[in-house]
Amino acid sequence: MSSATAQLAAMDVVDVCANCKQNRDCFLSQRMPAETSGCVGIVQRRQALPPGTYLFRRNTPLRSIYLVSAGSIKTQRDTADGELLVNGFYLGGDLVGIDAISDGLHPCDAIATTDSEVCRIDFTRLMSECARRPELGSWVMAQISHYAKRRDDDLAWTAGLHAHSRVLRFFLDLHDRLTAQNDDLGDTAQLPMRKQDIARYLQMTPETLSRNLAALCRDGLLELHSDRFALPDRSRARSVTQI
Amino acid sequence: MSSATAQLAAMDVVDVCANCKQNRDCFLSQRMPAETSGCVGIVQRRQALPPGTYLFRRNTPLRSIYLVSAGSIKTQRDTADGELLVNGFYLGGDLVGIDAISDGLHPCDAIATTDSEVCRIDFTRLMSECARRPELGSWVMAQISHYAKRRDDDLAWTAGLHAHSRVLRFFLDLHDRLTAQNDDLGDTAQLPMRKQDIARYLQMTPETLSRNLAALCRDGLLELHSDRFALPDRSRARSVTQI
DNA sequence: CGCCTCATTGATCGTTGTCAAGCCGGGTGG
DNA sequence: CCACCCGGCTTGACAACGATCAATGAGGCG
Repeated sequence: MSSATAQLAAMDVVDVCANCKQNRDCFLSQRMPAETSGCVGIVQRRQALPPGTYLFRRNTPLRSIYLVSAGSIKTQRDTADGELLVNGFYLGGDLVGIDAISDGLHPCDAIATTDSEVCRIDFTRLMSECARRPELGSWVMAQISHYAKRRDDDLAWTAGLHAHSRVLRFFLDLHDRLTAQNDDLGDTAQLPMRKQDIARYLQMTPETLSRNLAALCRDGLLELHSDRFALPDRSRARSVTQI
Repeated sequence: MSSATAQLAAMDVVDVCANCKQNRDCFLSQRMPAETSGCVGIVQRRQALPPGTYLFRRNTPLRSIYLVSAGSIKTQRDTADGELLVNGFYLGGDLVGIDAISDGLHPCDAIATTDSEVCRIDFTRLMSECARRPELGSWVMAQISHYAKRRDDDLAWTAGLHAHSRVLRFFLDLHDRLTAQNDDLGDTAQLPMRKQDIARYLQMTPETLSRNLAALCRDGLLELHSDRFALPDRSRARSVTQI
């Protein structure tokens, strides 16, 4: 690579990150500030993904993890009875693929549910970077632990709640996460995934989801128009979900 | 500490580990082989815990993680509707407390469900040791990721299965884990926790668990006498749980 | 326009939760 | 030693939530 090309690459990185919605809270720009040129090889920034694009597939070796910068990624796997189960939705700022670290194989597919953008991080080089910089290593540890904790929390509030509350809770959580990444969100937000995926995430049939959505709209706790939604009465919604 | 006392401590560690059932696969003796004397301060080995003993409580700061060397530890928290939920059972070789790493607070109680034994690992010192030794750091990372993966797997096979299959699957899994840590297990094994805890783990009422246990015994898939159990027909059991 | 997938709505059935009563074993105190 | 109690466990009757089956509507795309 000529020095002119290297220079160009470094410029690209700066440019690409400057336009990124995440750049204020982005761990890449925070944790690797001075070494932008050195990170060109580790991080491939802001790949555009049309909906339906596979980021990786089940049972393939872990080569990269991904930081979502826009849109939404779902991870899915099979249940014991052969149905699809959506493991989680990853929004801006979330790290996709860390569930593969323990055995080096991705346990699930990762698929964009809407027009999305990710930064790809070479895992091997990230690990060697962690070996050199302990604070980066503990940051990755905290990320993985955070992922585990999120799974635990999901399971705890899913348990025992009826479908009605689970659905409402999903929308409250989604709204919180969307506003966290994009503070100038209006009163309505766009649903970045299909209802089928939500049903598979909440572990209920599409029929049950549909019925409960209708009920929530009737009760004035939720508004749904095509692919946009709003939560007119957040406080009442939270009391219903018992938080 | 006088050199005589240090010598004694080192002797104690060796002695205590030599008698441990885990010592062949123990990560402490494997990963910290040459530095036994240096590890005396980090690891407090083989504390005995009578049933009901709290290892730590919810919302307390993370000071130590624990490696189970005998018995069984349950972790529990509250569901959204205020009921108890058993998060998991930790048997010999399992690491308890890693779900607290992300925010430094234990999200759940950890309680011995039977006579147990743990090695206590000072978390701060473990982290600084990880900073010095990257391969230890990546080992801890893999442990956390493994924990996350196990949670994912739990959720995936819990999803969609009826109580009947979930119960059977629990006993298959339990038997596998018990034999893994103690290869000379007879044809029956001891249940290291109460049925109430199993019900709270499998997210069903004690009544449902009891009914399904009775059904499994009637079908010849499970044998239960007081606190011992056996799986007479593993292959049929596996086919029923669709593995 | 026809095809296809997703989404909705209705009718019915089954598993599980709920409420209630009774059983068993261990521990305590008279 | 026995009576008593208490928590854990079991069993039964019933109701309810959600799954299943089925039909229809809505939107995207060739």
